[in-house]
Amino acid sequence: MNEKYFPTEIEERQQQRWAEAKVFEANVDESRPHFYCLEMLPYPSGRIHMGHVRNYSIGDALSAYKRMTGYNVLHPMGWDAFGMPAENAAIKNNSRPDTWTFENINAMRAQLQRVGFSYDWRREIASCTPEYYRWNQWFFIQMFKKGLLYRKNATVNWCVKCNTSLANEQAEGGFCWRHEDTPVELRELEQWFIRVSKYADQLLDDLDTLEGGWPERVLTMQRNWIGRSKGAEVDFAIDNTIETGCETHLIRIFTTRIDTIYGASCMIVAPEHALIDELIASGKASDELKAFVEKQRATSKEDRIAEGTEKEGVSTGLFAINPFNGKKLPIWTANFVLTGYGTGAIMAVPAHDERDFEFCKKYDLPIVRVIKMTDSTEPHDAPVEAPFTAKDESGLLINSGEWSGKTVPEAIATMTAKAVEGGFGAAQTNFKIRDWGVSRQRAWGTPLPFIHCPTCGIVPVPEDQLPVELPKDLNFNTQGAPLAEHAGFVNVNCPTCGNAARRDTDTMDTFVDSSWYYFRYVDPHNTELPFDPKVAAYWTPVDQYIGGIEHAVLHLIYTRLWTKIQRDLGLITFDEPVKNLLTQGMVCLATARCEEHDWLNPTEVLDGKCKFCGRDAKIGRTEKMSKSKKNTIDPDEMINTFGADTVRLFMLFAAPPEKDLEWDDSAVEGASRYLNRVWRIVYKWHEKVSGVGVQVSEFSPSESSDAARALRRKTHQTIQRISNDIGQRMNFNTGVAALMELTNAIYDFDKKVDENNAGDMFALKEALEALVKMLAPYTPHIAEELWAALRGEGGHTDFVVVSAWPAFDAELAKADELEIPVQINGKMSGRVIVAAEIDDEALKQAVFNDEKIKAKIAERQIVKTIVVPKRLVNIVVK
RNA sequence: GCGAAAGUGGCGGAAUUGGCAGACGCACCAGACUUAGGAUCUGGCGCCGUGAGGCGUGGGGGUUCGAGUCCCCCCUUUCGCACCA
Repeated sequence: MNEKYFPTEIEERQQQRWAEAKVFEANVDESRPHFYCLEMLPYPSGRIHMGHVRNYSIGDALSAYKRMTGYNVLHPMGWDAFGMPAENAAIKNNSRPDTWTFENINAMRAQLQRVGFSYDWRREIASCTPEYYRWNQWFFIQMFKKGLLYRKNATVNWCVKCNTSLANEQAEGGFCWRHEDTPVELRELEQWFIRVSKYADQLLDDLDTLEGGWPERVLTMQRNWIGRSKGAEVDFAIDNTIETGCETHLIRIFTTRIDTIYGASCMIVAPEHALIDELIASGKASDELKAFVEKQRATSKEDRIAEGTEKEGVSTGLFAINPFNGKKLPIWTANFVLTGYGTGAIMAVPAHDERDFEFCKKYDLPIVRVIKMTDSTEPHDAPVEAPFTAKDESGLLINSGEWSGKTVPEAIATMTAKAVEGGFGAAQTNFKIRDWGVSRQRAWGTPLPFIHCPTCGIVPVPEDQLPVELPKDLNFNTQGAPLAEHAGFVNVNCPTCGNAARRDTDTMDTFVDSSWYYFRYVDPHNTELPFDPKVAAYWTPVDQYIGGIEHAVLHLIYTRLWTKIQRDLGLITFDEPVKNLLTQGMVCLATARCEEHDWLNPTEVLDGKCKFCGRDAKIGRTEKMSKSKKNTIDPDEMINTFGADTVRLFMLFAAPPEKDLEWDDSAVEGASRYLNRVWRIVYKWHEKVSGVGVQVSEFSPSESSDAARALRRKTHQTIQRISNDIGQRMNFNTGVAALMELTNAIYDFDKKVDENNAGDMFALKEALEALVKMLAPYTPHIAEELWAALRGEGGHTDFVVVSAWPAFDAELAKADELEIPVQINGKMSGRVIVAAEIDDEALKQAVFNDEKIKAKIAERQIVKTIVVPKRLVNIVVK
């Protein structure tokens, strides 16, 4: 063992030892409990960043702890390797996306290996390889056969920068998810869709089974996104279609509040509604209406409903008949009623809906109260000051004919039944979530395995011809889709009739790749199926998934969907892929900016000045490290300076995993200082304790010195604490604090130790070994090195990273005396020292015998005494 | 606007069930060792006060023998949703 700690040297050595001994390779072993620890796979952008290091340090610490506590741990890594940047790089460098991608993968793999993560690299996958993406194609064919995949003409979100269509989820708020400054355009295209609607109920309902294992806010975001609303569709007859020459005689609305139908003041249809088209075509539309509709149609959905936009509308001149009370209601069109949700038409009930209230007030439409609060004594015709919208038992129907007096839920049920009976309505559930548009007009993605035949229509590529490989010689310097312009790819004979046909030239959304990648890890070289169901049954579902909150909706909803599809294909038997989800916080740093040179990297700021021009660098707020603001720290540089162990230790110590973490150079130095401190004390003792071959049982605590007993107590208390911190709570930061305390205790003991006392030496050996073992999840390299030293030089056959976690002995952890705080009237008034095994009565006696306490109570009258066993005494006095 | 989470020393954070607030670390201060230290070691370090003592977990109220923790009101920050009928 070297006297000095040289991190990079030992890190290289230990990484090599682990690789040679294949210590992180995991195989199915029915005799052992298994644990699947998964971290979100990175996009191979070229270099790993601190966010990756944090994410993977958390997963690695958990994996190591699980391994050491007896689990067979699956801990794999791979690459989300399809996507636009590779195509852009290919254009820029006039090369190929696969070249760029694999260079990046190689560089990033080397970086990850340098951090020393315990991955089973045999299982590595890259989604851009035909071995992987053929199974995307296989899934699509199965889904096509089951009717889960279909084509339709649809208005899609189009990003001009990506030059492709986007899924609904990728165009939230009207902007491209990759280009936040680029509004999406709407284009009409024929596209492939996955029938999410068939799973919408399950996707929502199964979220309940994830309670406790997933962060509540992720569940909320998903519930929001799926957006189920149960209600009814109701047909209103149109009264005066004859005069206007319209063909349509019914207007169908969607409502969640059929119980308020007696309070409807008007009908409102979206400006895109077919009725409007018809009315305009008939020539009976007013100029005002035509102008309004034209204006609205030229306005995007986002702008129409943007914050602060006032509700606007125009009457169509048509009237509808309320099927419940025969009332004639004017039909309007308005900006806030949207096409694409429900039926694109509503009944407006101003007394019981905020939006309708605002609208009807503005246009002087009648406001009739039809629900009152159960205990309200207000007259039924009192003016409505604000809409009453509660949908529960707190509401009773009024002014509603035969339904008056029913509670809201009763009325919803019975009035829906009435509509069904009368043939003018039905219960209906709507979802905000849409079918998943998976077609992309890009070239660096999985080709869709379908052939368009003029005779046979759409024909799936026969499974024995998979994969449909991407050509290597695509031309990316084109405005169109590169695949469509590659004749060798496009032209093909129809598998059914043999005539000339065309391949589908779209590729799949890359979220397909990440929807099932972790199933592939369990059986990554299978050539018959995506994975062997028997192997998957052993490893999956994932026990712990760790990644960023940014995937709360997109990736995590797609992968839940994919799991249900795989279940229905018979590959797996469970409903949810991930039992526990940890969303780790971001790695942040203050930004710095120069008037002249814009954003500055921390290495470009010297003494608060821009290093290029010497102007003051303006320090901005702390935010997520990002390339654009240059507030990044390069993991490689940090590893060069401090070693990987220090970087990992800092990341796990500085904040609990789910919170944001601010990079702090001084605190990193502190982590490094701590490891040096551990190194020094192990160095000092390693030779002497490696010779101590004594069994625990040979020392009864009573024979040991007080100092040895105290050290052993601290050792075992630490084992208990850290097992709970890592194993139960995943609070790695408090675990580090516990290890630092143990280290401090060892240093204290070091001052008092009697080298000739076997008990002392045993306690020291035990403490050092436990410390080194418990460091292994955090800082595996130094732990491994110190472990070897403690075991005696030359005996390098075992590995601390797969050794048994130190055993906890409750007897040894127990204190033999306690310091009990004493309160008088709830205020701290002193402490008494008592034996650990004291009962309440004896504790009380000890307190009342204490001179200080006696003096404080003095003449006062004791009302009562509260004894919290072995923790605290509170004396209440008058 | 709606919903969620959070607010604790100069800083990051700890306090697992209502029971010693500030563990552990960073920064800082003093000292030791040193040619030197940005190494290491020792000690100090919530605020006010010379002191005894008092105050203290965003603010205000409450429950309790006892509240950072539970309840009510308010403020601030962050995140998510935002005319979805």
